[in-house]
Amino acid sequence: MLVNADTPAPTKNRLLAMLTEEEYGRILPHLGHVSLSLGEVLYESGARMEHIYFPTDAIVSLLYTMENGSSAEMGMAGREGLVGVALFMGGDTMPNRAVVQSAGRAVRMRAKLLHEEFARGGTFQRLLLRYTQALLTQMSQTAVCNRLHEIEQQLCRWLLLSHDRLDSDELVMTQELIANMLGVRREGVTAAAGRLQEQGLIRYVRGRIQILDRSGLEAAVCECYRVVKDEYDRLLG
Amino acid sequence: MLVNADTPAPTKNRLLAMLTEEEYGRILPHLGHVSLSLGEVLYESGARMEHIYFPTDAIVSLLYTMENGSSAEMGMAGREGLVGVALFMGGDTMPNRAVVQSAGRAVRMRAKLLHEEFARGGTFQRLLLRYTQALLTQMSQTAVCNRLHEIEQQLCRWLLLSHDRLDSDELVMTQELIANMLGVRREGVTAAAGRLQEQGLIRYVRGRIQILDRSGLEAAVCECYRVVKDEYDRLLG
DNA sequence: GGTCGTCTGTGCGATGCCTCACATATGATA
DNA sequence: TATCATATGTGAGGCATCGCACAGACGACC
Repeated sequence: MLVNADTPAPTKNRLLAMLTEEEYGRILPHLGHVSLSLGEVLYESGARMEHIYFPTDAIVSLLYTMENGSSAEMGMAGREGLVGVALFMGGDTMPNRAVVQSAGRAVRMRAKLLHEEFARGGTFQRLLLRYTQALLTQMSQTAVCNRLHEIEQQLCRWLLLSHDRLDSDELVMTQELIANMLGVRREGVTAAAGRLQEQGLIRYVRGRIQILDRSGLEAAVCECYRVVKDEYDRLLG
Repeated sequence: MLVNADTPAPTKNRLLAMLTEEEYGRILPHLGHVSLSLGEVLYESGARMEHIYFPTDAIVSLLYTMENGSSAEMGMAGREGLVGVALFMGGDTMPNRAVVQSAGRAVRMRAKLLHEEFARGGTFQRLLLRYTQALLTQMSQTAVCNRLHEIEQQLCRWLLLSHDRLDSDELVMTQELIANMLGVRREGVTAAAGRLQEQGLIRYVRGRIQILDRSGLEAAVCECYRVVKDEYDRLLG
């Protein structure tokens, strides 16, 4: 993690952008800019968290890793949200890891200051809680989707959720890593991605996936994507 | 739903029991006792909620029903928690249903009063947020479990989670309903339950399941049960 | 006690994903 | 340009679960 990255762009984090001027002004001096690289771990399962992270163009996955080493993603957070809900929800830790899924930047804030600001109970608290509710929906819908839908649909969901959190149409991500996120075999992703490519929806080469036809993906995805997207828009729009 | 059920037992809801005397005294006059019957729907997906429910011996499942009619449970709440987190998280509604999975009692509180009490920010707020974090873990672990584990293990998890929320060793629940909760076929539950019965862990006849060997079930379940249980204990113990 | 609805058991073929093994393609680096 | 690590493609066989169809079994109610 590169701290105080050289060009601290204007805050593109959507949550921070919704704060009142007064609140934003109060916390701004305490925000540290960091650069997050692919695969970097922000939190280990059960580890005490020092900072809450507000990504600006990075994407972070929340993953659970089983005792036998297999893993699955339960949610992701990007510029629309934050990483570290446990810090204001009161538990301080969570039984999962936060791993950078797409390299980029974030701003972060010390736990102590977060507590103080949260306790004031203004827009800041309100936004954080609404975001947490959105995350709750994302996780619960992931549960349903994992149970009832096929890899190809889930891959579409995952691509769309990631695309929503990026400015670019290109995702830097190997099929192996996507497989770890979805909790399936790499070959399963290869097959599903191959079918999507045949349909002209995406194109990929060695760790780079291009979204060619977004509306086509939206037509191929299961309803789970829409449910989550709508809930984010409703709660944080 | 039977309102003001005749024998309003002393509060066995664990969350309410953890309030300070002052707080409990303040909200007590506003708690309504209700009797919930099997299959009753407390909230429809997306519907505005009037009350928050604190079960005392009922169990309520949070279910998502797909457009095609299939369904899956994303979490359950009993005497250790509450139903209606959206009321204090700020979203007011959620895209899932709350269905009574085991008949029993609950106390409930009007949304307006809940907001007032939550805004005071004392133990009440703290407990509600910690509970929500526990629920978050339950849902995310359900996502992982749905992805990576087999029906038999998931049935064990479901039986143990239910048993934890009951005083009795008997669950009143047909295999058909369990299948809807787990999001699998009824035959799949029949097969898994048959194997558990062969091992002497449970016994069932026509909609009644007896837990015979709880520690045996705990040995057969996947790690997901323990993760969720430990997190509930840590956050609300 | 008989009838009927509901709950549970079982069999069969189809399917989606898995495990394992290996072939091929790409891009970075020497 | 040659080499090599890494990413992707493919195939064979197995297993869990699905969908469907129907048989048996229990218990409530006439």
